[in-house]
Amino acid sequence: MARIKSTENNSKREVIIKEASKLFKEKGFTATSMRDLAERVGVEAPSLYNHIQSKSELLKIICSNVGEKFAVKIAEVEQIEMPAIEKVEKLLRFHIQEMINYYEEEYVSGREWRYLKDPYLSEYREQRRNYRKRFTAIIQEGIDQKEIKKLDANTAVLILLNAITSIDQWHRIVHKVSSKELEENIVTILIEGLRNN
Amino acid sequence: MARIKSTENNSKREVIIKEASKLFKEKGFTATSMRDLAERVGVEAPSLYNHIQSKSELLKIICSNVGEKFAVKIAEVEQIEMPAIEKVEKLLRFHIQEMINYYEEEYVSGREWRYLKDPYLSEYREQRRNYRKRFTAIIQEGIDQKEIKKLDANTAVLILLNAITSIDQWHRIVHKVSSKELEENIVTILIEGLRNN
DNA sequence: TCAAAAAACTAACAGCCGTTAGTTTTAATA
DNA sequence: TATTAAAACTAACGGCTGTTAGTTTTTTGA
Repeated sequence: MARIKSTENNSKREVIIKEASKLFKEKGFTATSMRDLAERVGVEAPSLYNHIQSKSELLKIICSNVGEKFAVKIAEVEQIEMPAIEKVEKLLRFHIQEMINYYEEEYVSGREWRYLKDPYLSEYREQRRNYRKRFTAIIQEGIDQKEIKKLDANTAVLILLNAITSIDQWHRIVHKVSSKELEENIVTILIEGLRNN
Repeated sequence: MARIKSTENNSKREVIIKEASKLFKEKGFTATSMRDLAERVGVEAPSLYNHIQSKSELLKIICSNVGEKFAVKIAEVEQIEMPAIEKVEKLLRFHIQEMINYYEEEYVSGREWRYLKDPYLSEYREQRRNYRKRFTAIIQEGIDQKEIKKLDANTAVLILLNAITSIDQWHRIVHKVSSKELEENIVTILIEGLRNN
C-alpha cells in the first residue's frame, strides 16, 4: 500500500527545489552540478534521486511554478473592468512584487528556461508566447483608446518585461531603496513612458 | 624569426570568434563545447588551439570588445555640452544600434560575462560598475536640473540598460518593424518615462 | 518491539569536457 | 624548388557529468 508522503518528505523536496533555484541563479543551470546541489542540501548526490527524478525536472518545476502564477494573474487582470493603462500598471506591479519576493525562481525561469527539455521546452515557450500575446492585446487596447502613445505594441511589451525581469542586481537596489520606493520608481518610468499626454 | 601573421591567419581567428559569439548566444557559454565550435568552423577541436589560447579567452575577447566600445562612447558623450536628458538619449540610441548591428556579441557580453575567469571577471565587473556609475551621474545631473523626474538614479539606470540589452528576441522585432521605428519606439517609452513634464 | 518503507550511503557506469602531445599535411618564403 | 613555418590531423589524458545499482541505516506505523 502506498503511504501518504510525510511532511518531512515534502519539505525535503521543497528544500531541494529552493536550493536548486539559488544555485541555478548563482551559477547558471548548466554550470550547476548535482554534486554542488547535494552539498548544499547536506547529502550525497545520489540521495537526491530519492526525492526528484532528474536535474531537468528541477528546472521544469521552477519554470512552471512561475509560469502558472503569471497565467493566473493575467487572466484575473483581463476580467477586471478598468482602463488598459491601469491593467498594464497592475501587471507591472505584480512582476515587481514577484521579483522582490521570489527573486531566484523568477530569475531562473526568466533566463535559464532555454535549458528545459522537450516537451517542457515547447510548453514553456508556448506559455510565454501566450502571455506576451495577451499583454500585447492589452497595450493595443490602450493605444486604440488613446490612453497609450501610438507605438508598436509588441516592442512595448518586450521592453517592459525585460526592463523588470532581467535585472540581476535586485538585491543591490532593494538594499539601497525600500521596495515600495523601488516599485514606484519603476512604475513611474515605464507607465509615464507609455502614457499619452 | 617571427613571421608577420598572414591575413588568412587573422581572418581565421576572427571567424572563430564570430562563430563562438553565435554559439555562446544560441546555447550559452557553458553549454557550448569546443567540439561544437570546431564543427561550425569546419575543423577538428584541437586545431582551434593553433589560433586561440582557450575557450575562456574567447569569452574574454567578446566581452572586452563590447566593454571597450561603451567606455569610449560614454567618454565621448560626457564631453559634449548638452542637456543631461539628451545625453541619456544619445547613450540609449547607441545601445540600440549596437544591439541591432552586433547582436550576438552584445548578448553574450551582457548575459554570459559571469563565466569569465579572474582576473578578467574582476576587470569586467569593474568596467561595468564604472559605466553604470557614470551613466548614473548623468541621470542625477538631469534630475538636479529638473529635466528628469525625481527618482532614484541607480534604479533608473538598471531599468534602462536591462530594458534594451537583455532582449533575446531582437531578430523577431527587427523583422516586424524597421530598425528606425524600433529605435524610436524604445526611445519614446524610456525617455518620456524619464522626462519631467 | 517488530516489520516495512523511506532515505541515506558507496561504488561505479558511460559519456562528454577542455586541452596537450606528437605527427602529418598544407602553404608561404627565399 | 627546397626550406620552414603554419595549421591541420589523430590519439589520448585526467577530470567531471548525470545517473543507476545495490546495500545499509534511519524513520514510520501497528
